[in-house]
Amino acid sequence: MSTKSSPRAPQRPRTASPNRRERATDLRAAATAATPTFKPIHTRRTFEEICERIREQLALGVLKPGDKLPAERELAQQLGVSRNVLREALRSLEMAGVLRLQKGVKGGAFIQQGDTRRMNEVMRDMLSLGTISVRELSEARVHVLDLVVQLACANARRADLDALEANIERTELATKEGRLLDRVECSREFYKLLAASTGNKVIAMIVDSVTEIHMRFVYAKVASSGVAMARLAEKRRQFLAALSERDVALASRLLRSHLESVQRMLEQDPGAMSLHVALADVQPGMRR
Amino acid sequence: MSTKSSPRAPQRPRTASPNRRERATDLRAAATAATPTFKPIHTRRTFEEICERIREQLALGVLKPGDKLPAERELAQQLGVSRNVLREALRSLEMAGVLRLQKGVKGGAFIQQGDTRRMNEVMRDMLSLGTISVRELSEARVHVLDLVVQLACANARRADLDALEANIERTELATKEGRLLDRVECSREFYKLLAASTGNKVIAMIVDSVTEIHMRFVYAKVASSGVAMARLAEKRRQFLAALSERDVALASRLLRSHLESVQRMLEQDPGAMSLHVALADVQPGMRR
DNA sequence: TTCCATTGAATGGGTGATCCATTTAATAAT
DNA sequence: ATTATTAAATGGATCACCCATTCAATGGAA
Repeated sequence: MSTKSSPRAPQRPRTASPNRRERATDLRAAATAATPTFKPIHTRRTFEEICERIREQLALGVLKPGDKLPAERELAQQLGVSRNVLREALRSLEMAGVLRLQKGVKGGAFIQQGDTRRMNEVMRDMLSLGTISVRELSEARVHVLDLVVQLACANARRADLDALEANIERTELATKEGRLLDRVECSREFYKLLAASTGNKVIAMIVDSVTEIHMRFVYAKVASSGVAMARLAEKRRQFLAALSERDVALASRLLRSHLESVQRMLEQDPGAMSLHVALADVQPGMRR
Repeated sequence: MSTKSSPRAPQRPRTASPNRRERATDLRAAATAATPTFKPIHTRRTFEEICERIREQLALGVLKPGDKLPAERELAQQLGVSRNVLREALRSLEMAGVLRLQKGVKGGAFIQQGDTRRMNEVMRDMLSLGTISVRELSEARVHVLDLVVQLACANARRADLDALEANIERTELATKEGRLLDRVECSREFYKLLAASTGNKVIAMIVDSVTEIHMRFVYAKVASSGVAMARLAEKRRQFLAALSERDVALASRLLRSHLESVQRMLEQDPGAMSLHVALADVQPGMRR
């Protein structure tokens, strides 16, 4: 990949022999050449260009989930970049949930079905960085869940209601056996099922992301203090009954009241409710 | 960084001299050593470990926006990894909006204030990958905007209303001068301002992300067919008046009716409304 | 003194060669 | 037929460079 002769790689014929630096930048040659007076504030870097090109192919429908990109060595050569910088791009896309990299012969970079959990990470980062506050997140959650109840009442199907019913049974069992943290896990799942019952994956994704963070706080609280929401399964059953009856007003009222009591639980002894404790590490079932 | 003596780097003393491979993996040594029977499905890779560690420092509050990480060469040495793999991690974090990499002496990796636009990219990818549909996105937008109206009526401050007023004036000007695409840009800004007036950045972030996608479709439609929503500024003024009066019912009704007419506009000649056209490339003001 | 050009070091951006570990298909041995 | 063995392809990681940009320090000119 250089004008200097490589000791091992066979000398590939080239129509022109641009130097290394020039080839590295010619991905963006046209763009920079078109701006004679003003140079861009922030020079476009190679890996950004690569990411964008792959995303472009995706948006264009040329690349679809399940497709495989050429092998790193080959794709790097096609793009005229080093393998290292190509890997930076692939890594970024992998973190974005767009690709999955798989080793071995018959391995490669495969376009994935979108990973909706990615939004969780966005929320987590925003919270870590102080861009959003816990208060804003809680408030948003209450409002969005209110919306979810409306949509769930309108759209929930039998299978959704059954799944919620099964979840409540697991919650009861965990309660009886005193597995408090498992019960938190059940709660997380409950909201996930509820969100799914709206039939709208965008809404569901949003709800899941705020719920995931919220549950970290609940988990941390329960783990540290051992408190437990009283009559949880019972309240859930009442709510599910209202949902089954498509009674938006009642379901909405029940959920809101429950959310408020949870909030009170979290806010007592506020010193213990550290952002850092809740976010610090991954908890069971909350991977990523 | 190797047991083989480097020709230039001074030989650093080591208590043990593990080979290169071992050092590369010892970040996760404890984890793998603790599972004698079952090996993990998906071996943890170095860059993932690095990303997680940095995020951990972030969640712990050890790293805050504005802080600078050690230089690549030094940090790589501290972590016992190669500079290349460290860069893969930094790249991923940069794409995630957590870091900003800056060249030159006094440059480095700086922790950023969170970039809320990141959620836009998530939405865009989900749409590209077919994980969510345009219908779901539109539906979610209607519902979420309904929520926004409620919150805006409750929380909008004078400055928010003034900003909306100024935006409407720009819209009028663009209309008079026939700058249709600029008017689309005004619309995008309008919803952004409206979302901000809720006073909740989580809600605002969500609204912005769905609006950004929606506006790509509007942009593509206007650019291709030259159609223009009639009496746009006028409708906006009516809405703003209702908002100023804190009249949730009226504001909500006005907005919903407007959204429906926009939807009708988009859906006429559905063949032209290609997902690919709308998502394919970056448009003015819609960077990222 | 003040101002501006020069220089040099630090830093991110990028390259190419090389090795390791994993996976899988082809092949050989049983 | 079944089971080891082998070989090739691929991602994972490293090393040693080089380039381009930035900025503080330096030093000479006004």
